[in-house]
Amino acid sequence: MKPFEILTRCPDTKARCGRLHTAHGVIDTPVFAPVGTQGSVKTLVSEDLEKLGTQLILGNTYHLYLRPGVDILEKAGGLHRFMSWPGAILTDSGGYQVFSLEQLRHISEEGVEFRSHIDGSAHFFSPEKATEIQLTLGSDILMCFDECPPFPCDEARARKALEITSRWAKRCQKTFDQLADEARAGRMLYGITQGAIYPALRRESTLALVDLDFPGYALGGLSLGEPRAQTLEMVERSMQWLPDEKPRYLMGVGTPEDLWEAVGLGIDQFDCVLPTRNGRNGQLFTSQGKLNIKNAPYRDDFSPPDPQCDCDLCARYSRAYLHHLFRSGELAALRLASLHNVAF
RNA sequence: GGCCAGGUGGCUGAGCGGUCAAAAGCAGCAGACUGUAAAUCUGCCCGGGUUUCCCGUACGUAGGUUCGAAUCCUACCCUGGCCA
Repeated sequence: MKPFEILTRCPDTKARCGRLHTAHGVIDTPVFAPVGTQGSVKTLVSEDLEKLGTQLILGNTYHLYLRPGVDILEKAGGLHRFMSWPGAILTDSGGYQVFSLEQLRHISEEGVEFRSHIDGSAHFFSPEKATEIQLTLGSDILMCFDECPPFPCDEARARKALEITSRWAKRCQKTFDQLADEARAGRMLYGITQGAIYPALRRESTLALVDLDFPGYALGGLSLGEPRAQTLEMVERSMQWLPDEKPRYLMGVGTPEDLWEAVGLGIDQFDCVLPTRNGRNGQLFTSQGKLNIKNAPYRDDFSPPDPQCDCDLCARYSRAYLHHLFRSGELAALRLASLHNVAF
């Protein structure tokens, strides 16, 4: 059976509904994966996610490698068992940390030298190592180790990043392919395209990766601060070069509006920290747009956070109550807001 | 009643002759957050204005010294401590 099947297509847009088969269940696409960097979707536990109908979560190679460490996760029997999560897991390779921990790393052809953000110790990530770690974690969808360049980024720099990402993709694939069929069963390694906001570079990157024939493709290096219209333009253009029958994953997106737009352009998969991070910071996604629950007007607003939402928060608690929990620093506020945003 | 210590912006609390509309924290009012070094960060926060600057008020009250006072002096009021 093919790991990805498309069931229906929208007659008016490029949107499609499909099914992605993994070793940990079937995922209905389009799918949004909440981010659980360190083996936890912040403030939530696995049973919360199950209850929300979450089918896929994201874990992070760099963070889990540093803490608790690959040895512990191996002893635990993998990340799924460690965190008691029966659903599918996608792991980011650490490529995003090449961007976010720019001050703490050095890139070479061989890989990336990181200085731990926890204790300053040195750690070398090669494409091979990033792939091996992801295999040990028991990831269902592995990501190639890539260089995610910052925004803004000039064309020369973007080209360099894209080229090294392509070379590393080959090495990741080789490492993955050397595994026994049994070990690979139900697992997939996705390629990640780069090219920043330069259409010609995105094309070049995409074609190079398509040539390697990955089971799925991610669009990387976007949503780093560039204007939203530009992000969507890159997505739209990328679609013409990606094989229609493979899943397409837009990394790091995004807001409810972004998801809506990108699905219409043909994206099948997303992940983003926004629902949980913004939730912890007091911003709710609602059918009426964003709502900063800490704002004064909600002090005596006893209506549900989003009247059109049926999540545990909205079904039972008022804006005034959540406002109060945030104002008084109660931890339940973080959890309820995260719960709502992921549900939304 | 006496002797000490002290009274600073909504609160706590620096400042102790000019560079002070007055540090810092809290509270308050907003904004941001996009493959998580984030329960974080940013801006505003005496009044008014033509708002990288100007004007007016202001460091318990009332006087005084000084070119200049939140800062020094006097009296008074209040708070805390000790002694009677």
